[in-house]
Amino acid sequence: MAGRPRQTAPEIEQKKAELVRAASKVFAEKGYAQSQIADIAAELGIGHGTVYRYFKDKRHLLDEVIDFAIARVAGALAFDQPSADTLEEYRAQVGRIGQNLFELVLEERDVTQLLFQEAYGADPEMKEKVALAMSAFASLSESYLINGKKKGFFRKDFNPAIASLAINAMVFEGARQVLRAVDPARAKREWMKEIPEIFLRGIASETSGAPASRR
Amino acid sequence: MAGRPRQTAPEIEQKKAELVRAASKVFAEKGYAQSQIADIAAELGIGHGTVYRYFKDKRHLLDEVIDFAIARVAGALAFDQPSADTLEEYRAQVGRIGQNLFELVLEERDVTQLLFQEAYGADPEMKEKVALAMSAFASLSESYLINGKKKGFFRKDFNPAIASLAINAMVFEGARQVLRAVDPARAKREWMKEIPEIFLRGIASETSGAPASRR
Amino acid sequence: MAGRPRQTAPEIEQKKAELVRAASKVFAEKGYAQSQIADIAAELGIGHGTVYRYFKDKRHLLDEVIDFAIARVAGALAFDQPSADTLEEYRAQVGRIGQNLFELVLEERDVTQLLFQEAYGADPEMKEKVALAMSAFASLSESYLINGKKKGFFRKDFNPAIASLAINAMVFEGARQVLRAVDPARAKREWMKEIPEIFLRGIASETSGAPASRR
Amino acid sequence: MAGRPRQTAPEIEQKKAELVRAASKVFAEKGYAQSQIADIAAELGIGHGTVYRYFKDKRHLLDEVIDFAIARVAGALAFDQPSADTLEEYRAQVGRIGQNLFELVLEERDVTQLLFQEAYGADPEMKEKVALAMSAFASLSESYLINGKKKGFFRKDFNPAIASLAINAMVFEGARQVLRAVDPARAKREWMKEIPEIFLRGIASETSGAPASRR
DNA sequence: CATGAATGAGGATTCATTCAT
DNA sequence: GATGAATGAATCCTCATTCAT
Repeated sequence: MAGRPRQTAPEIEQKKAELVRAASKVFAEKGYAQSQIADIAAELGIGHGTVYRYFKDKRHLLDEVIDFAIARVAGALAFDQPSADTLEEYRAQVGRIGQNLFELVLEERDVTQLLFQEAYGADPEMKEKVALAMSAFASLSESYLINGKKKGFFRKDFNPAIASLAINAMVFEGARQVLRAVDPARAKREWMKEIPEIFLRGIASETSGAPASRR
Repeated sequence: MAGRPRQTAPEIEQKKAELVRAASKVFAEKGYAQSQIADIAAELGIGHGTVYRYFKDKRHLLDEVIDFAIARVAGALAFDQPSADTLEEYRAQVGRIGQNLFELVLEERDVTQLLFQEAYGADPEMKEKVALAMSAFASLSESYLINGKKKGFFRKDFNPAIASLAINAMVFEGARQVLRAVDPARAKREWMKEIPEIFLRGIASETSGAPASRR
Repeated sequence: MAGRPRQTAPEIEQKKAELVRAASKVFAEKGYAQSQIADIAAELGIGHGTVYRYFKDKRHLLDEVIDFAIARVAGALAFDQPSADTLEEYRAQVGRIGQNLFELVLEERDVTQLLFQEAYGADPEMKEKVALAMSAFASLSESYLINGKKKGFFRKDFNPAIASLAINAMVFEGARQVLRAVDPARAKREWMKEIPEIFLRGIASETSGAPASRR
Repeated sequence: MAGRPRQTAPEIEQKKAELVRAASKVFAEKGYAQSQIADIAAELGIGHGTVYRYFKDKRHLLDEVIDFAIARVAGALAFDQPSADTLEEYRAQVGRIGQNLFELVLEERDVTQLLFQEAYGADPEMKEKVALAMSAFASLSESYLINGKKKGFFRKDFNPAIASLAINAMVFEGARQVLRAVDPARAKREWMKEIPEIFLRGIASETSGAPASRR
C-alpha cells in the first residue's frame, strides 16, 4: 500500500535534461516552429503527453533549451579569469577558450547550432533573451580586454565594449562555419589560428603608415 | 467594352514591392511563424485575399522578402570596386561601404533586421539561402582582401577566405547593435570607427612582441 | 451621344448560350464543385466578371446548364408521337429515337455526360431537378408503352410505369458506355441493336417454359 | 507507468467503421462538396479533429466510404454462384440476389444512395473508381448470362457484355426508385417482380412476329 | 457593357494541450 | 507516473462575388 515512490528531484532533473537534449536536436534540425512535441517525444521513445509532466508547454521547453545552450557556451567561455599579464599569456588564454568553445561546437552540434542560428528567429522574447546572453558573453570578453588595457599589452585607443562584441561576433561566426564545414576539424584549426591574429595584430602590413585619424 | 485595364507589369511590381515592405515590417516585428497574412494585409489596409494575388503563399512572400533584403544589403556592400592601391585608399573605401551599410540599417530597419536576425530561423531552406547570401557577401569582402595582399598593403600571412567571413561578422554585429541601440546614430559612428581599426591594426599594443608562431 | 445601343434580347440569349456550352464543358470535365467561374470564362476568352452579367451566380449557371441538357435530351427523346400500330412500327420508332439520342451523345459529349453522370452529385436540389427530368423522360417512354399495350403488340401483364424507368435506365447506361467507349460508333451500334431485343423479346430462349407466376 | 493502452487494430477498425457510416449519412444527405468534416464529427458527437486521427483528409474518407459502399453492394450481388441449370433455377437465383440488394438498399439507405447517386459527381478519379466497380458488378452478372447461354436456357443471339450492363442499370434504377419511393417496401416488391420479366421474356406480346433483323 | 482587382466568408487541416485510463 | 486518444483554437488558403474603371 506504500505505492510507487515519488520521483526524486534528481530523477526529475535527469529526465528534464534528456528532454532538453532531445528538444535541442529536433529544434536544431527543423527549427522551433516546425518542430512538434511529438517529434521530441519520439526522439526518446516516450509518449508525447509525458513531455507535459516536465514542461508546462512547448514554449517553456524552448526556454530551458536556450538556457541550457547559453549555460554550455558560457561554461566554455568563462573557463578562465582575466588575469593575463602579457600578450603571450593572453594568447594562451584565448587559445584555451577557443579550444573549449570549438570543442563544444563539435561535441554539441545541436545546442550550439540552436544558439548561433535558430535562437534569433523564434519570437521577440526569445530574441531578447538571446541578446541578453550575448551581452553577457560580451561582458566576459570585455573584462579580458579591460585587463589587457590596464596591463598595457593592449592599445589604449579602442572601445572595449564594442571590441568585445566584435570579437565575439567573429568567434561565433567561426562556430557557424565549423558547423557548416565539410571538414570541421580543419575549419576549427584554421579559425582558431586566424581570429586572434586578426583582432590582435590586424591584417594591415606593418610597413603601412598609421591611420590618418590617429597619431 | 474596354473593362478595367489589366495591371501593367510595373504596377504589379509596385504592389509586390509594397507588400514586401509590409511583410518585412511584420516579419521583423513578430517573426515569420507568428506573423499572419492578415497582419500584413492590415498593414496596408487591404484584404488578406489580395496578398494571394501577388504571392502564391506565405512562404513565397518570405522568399521575396529575403531576396529583397539580400539585394539591398548587397547593393550597399557592392558599391565599389576592389581597386585601392594604398591602405589609405582602402580605409576610405571601407568608410564608404560602412557608411552605405549603416545608412541602410537606419533607413530600412525592418529589412536589415530580418536578414541579420530572423532569417536563420525560418526553416532549413531559408537558412541555406541566407547562408549562400552570406557567402556571397564574404566573397565581395574577400576580393578586397586579395587586392590588398597583392598590392602589398595587407600582410601575406592571413587567410582571406576566413578573414572576410570574420570581418563581415563584425560588421553585421555592428548592424545588429545599431538596430538595438538607444542612440543609433552614435552607435553607428562608434562602430564605423572601431571595426576598421580592429581588423586593420589589431588591438595589441605595438610594443608587444610578434606572436611566437609567426616571424 | 446616343451611346452604345442596348444589347438586344437575342444577343443576350446568344451569349448565355455560349456560356452554357462553355460551362457544360468545364463542369463535365472537372465536376461542378471543382470548376471555377474563371475556368468557364477562360474557355470563351472573356473576363470572369462578365459571367455575372448573364447569370446571377454559379448555381444559377448550373441550373441553366442542366436545363439545357434536359432540353436537349428531351428533344431527342420526344422526337416522335406514340402512334405505332404494330411492333415493327414501334421498333422503327425506337430505332429513330435511339439514333437521335446516341447521335446527341456523340455530338454533345459534355452536355450528356453532365446529365448522365455529374448531375446527381451536385446537391439535393439539383438531384431533385434531375430526378424530375428523369420522371418526365420516363413519362414519354411510358406513353409509348401504354400505346403498345392498347394496340396489343405489348403484353398486358407488365407495369408500364416501372418498365419505362427500367428501359430508360438501360438506354442511359448505353449513353454512358458510349461516352466511355474507345470506339464510340461501334458501341453505339451494338447498344442500339441489343437494347430493344432485351426489353422486347427478353433473353430467355423461346423454348423455355413460361414463368410459373404467369400464364 | 502503463499509460492509456494504445488502441488495438480492431478498435481502430471499429472507429473507422463508425466514421464511415457517419460520413455516408452526411455525404448522402448533402453531397460530398457540401459536407463539412465538422458535420460528420457532430453526427458522432466527437470533435472534428478526431476525424483526422483516422483519415488523412476528407478525400481519403470519401475513398473509404465509397469502398465500403462498393463492398456492401458487391456482397449482395455476389451471393451466389452462376450454376443454374434451368430458367426456373435462374429465376430463383435472381430473386435471391434481388432480395439481397433491395434489402441492402432499405437497410443501408445512405451507403447505397451514395453509390447510386452521388459517387459519379465527386471528381474524375472518384468517377473512375465507381465506373470500375460498376464494371466489376457487370462482370458478375455477365457470368450468369454466359452460364445461361451455355446451359441453353438463354438465347444465343445476345451480347452478354452489353446485356449485363443493361440489366444492372435496370436493377440500380430500381434501387434509386426504392430509395425515392413513398412506400419503399411496395416499390421493392414491384421492381423485383418486373425486372426479371422484362429482361427474360421482354414486353412484346408473344403473338407479335419476330423482329425483321432476326430469324 | 466588359473587365479583372479586390474582397472576405468559408472550410480543411494542424498540432499543442488535456485528461481518462 | 506515463500514455496517447481526443479536442478545438488557430490559420492558411480558395474562389465566388462585387464594383470601380
